[in-house]
Amino acid sequence: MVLDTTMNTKTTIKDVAELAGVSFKTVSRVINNEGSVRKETLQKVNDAINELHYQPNTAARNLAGSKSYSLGYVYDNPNAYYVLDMQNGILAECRDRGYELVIHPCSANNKHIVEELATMVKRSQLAGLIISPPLSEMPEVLRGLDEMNIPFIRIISASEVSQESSPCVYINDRDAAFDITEHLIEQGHSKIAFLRGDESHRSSHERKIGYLNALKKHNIPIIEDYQIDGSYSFEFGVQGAKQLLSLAEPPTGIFSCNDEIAAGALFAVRLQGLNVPDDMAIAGFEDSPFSRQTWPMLTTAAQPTNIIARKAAASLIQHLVNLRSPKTSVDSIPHLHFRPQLVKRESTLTVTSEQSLE
Amino acid sequence: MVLDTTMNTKTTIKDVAELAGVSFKTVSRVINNEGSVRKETLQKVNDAINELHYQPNTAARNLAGSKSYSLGYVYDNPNAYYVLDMQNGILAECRDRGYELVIHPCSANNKHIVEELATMVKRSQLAGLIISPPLSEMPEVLRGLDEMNIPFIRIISASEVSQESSPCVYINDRDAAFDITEHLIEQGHSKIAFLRGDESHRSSHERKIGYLNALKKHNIPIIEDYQIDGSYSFEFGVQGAKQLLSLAEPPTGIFSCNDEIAAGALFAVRLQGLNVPDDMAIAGFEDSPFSRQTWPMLTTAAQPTNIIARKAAASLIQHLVNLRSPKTSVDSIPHLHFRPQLVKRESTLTVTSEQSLE
DNA sequence: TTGATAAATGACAGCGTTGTCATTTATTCT
DNA sequence: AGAATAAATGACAACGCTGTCATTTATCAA
Repeated sequence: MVLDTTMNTKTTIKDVAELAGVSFKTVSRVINNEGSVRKETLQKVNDAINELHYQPNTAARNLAGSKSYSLGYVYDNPNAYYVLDMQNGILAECRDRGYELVIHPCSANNKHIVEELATMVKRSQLAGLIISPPLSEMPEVLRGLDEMNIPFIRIISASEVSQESSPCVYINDRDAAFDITEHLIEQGHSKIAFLRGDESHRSSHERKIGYLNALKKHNIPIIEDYQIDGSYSFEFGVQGAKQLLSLAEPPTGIFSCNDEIAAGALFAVRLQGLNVPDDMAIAGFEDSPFSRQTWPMLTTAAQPTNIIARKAAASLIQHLVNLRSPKTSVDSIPHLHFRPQLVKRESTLTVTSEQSLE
Repeated sequence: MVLDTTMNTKTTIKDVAELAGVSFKTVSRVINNEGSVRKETLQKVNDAINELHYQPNTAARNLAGSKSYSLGYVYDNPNAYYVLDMQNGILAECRDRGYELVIHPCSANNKHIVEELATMVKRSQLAGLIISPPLSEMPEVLRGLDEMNIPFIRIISASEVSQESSPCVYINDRDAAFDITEHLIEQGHSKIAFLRGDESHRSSHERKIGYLNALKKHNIPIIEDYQIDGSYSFEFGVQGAKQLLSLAEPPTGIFSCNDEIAAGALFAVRLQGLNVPDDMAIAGFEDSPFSRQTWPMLTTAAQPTNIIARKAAASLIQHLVNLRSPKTSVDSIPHLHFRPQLVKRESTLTVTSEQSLE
């Protein structure tokens, strides 16, 4: 074993103070941007910090202060890409703001989920939680956390701000689904099917409403057989598409609740020797890598998950700050909206309409 | 806002002590399994802990003790499935052992990566790191961490234990690749191509060696044109397969370095109207969801990533314990091996040989 | 210049736990 | 039973930092 290198020796706030020739409290002021430090002193302290490669100890900060610099991300893994995008977005914000992140995968089926979360919050002294669907859409979770006074922000699927008292990031799945469906209609389709994801996810509900709204707007009859409930999986896409193709009058377009379903549907359709999009147009949702790993590539709706996550984290942090300073009034609960954007690709664009591809 | 519920009030070790009628040090002994506590006392303390839903505060534990209950997971990997599997495995072990996990995605290209890691370790007072490829295979990372005396365990691709001084989990990609290639040979193929992943990943190198070894063993001529270097991506699979098909004498089997490449290759091959596996057999590696989301499904090699991750975490924790107690001799550095298992699926099984599918 | 006020800095307790060592209590041996 | 030893328990400092409050230093008006 090699002995201490400069970087390894644990340098504390006191070491910095000594080198800078000030009290360690002054160093603390600098670290926390508290002000009340002369420019000259600030300079000395920062120099010392840099020279010693000083890093404030998060554990000590959480322990000593009334604040906490740790957030938690809670999810019930619907999809690896989504979770990782969320996680990376949150982490990016955390790094910028000097926060730590504790990851907590868990099961929505767990009866004692609220208790589980409370335990985690206490163990790790979390300042607040970021919760993604479907957990974020479970009333008991919302209620439980509220009762225990644990701050949190939720990402949920909703077309408009509801009367929620807690901070939320709203994803307007409904209108985005409307856009996709309308796009299919504009491509000349009127027999459009809908493959729905897990009903435990509000998104699947919202997307269905958007689909129906578009049909209604264009006076297209709504056919029950064209609407199949399933889950957010490739397998369901395969099976759903087969079912649709076996109808007496099959649809000419399929709007799948996400890209994984769409990929499955695409597969099944092509397996039957049909051409996409000419015989059957297929659209997904999410703009996940799946949508680019099919041929033809999938028309879909892009949710900037990474950015959403980042903003959610930023918003939560802001909310936490507000909670601490009572001057800010109650109504400053942060709300954010995102509307996924239509991404047109070959899976829905017939040759004649190709010019509409930007 | 609702006022405190039982669970929310911050209960400390002292509250437990008071309720149990002992000193808080005794409670600490119970929490840490230090022994030297009478059964009767133990009972009282445990009752109190349960009654109060007490959770030891990790920050305080890290701060006060010479130990730390936080690990770090460091990765730079484009594969969401892999990363999430790793993460979940590590988290599972952490939960069992009362550890916290700090996630740290980072870029292998970053010149100052070692410094970055050191910063994180100090900030979060990490006890040790778990590092997955390709970072785990970069000598400078290894050296840097060693110099700074930061304990870590690496997951690396290697066919045998090298003279590494640091703890490792070895993934025997070479022999698994041998198995896959031999399987293709047994299916009657002799013109077998190899689509290689990123060269910055040792796995792609190892898998290639396994491929070559199998050819050699069966006295099959090695053809340069059949070996194409690329990256672990769907796109490369498509492009690589096209290139192979354009050869004067195309192969009849393709071993792709991972499932994503294989999925791309499969796509390209089928697009040409060829039949898989009859015209072209295709195998992947990893047993990722990709391998089950193609038709036909992909023959592949299954790495139990989740389990590997869990064992790696367990092993690191054990190593940390050993480091603390000097009685254990130096040679007890933990080493683990995994050999991915061949999974035969339809993408390589010709109809006549279908009986060999277990 | 002087006193009054504001800004900058420092001294010190305390956060919830572990580590060390002293003290009390139980157990064993003669 | 009494001394000797081992086991169980407690008192208290310390970890690295923040919060509070006291003290010093600079700034300004008269």
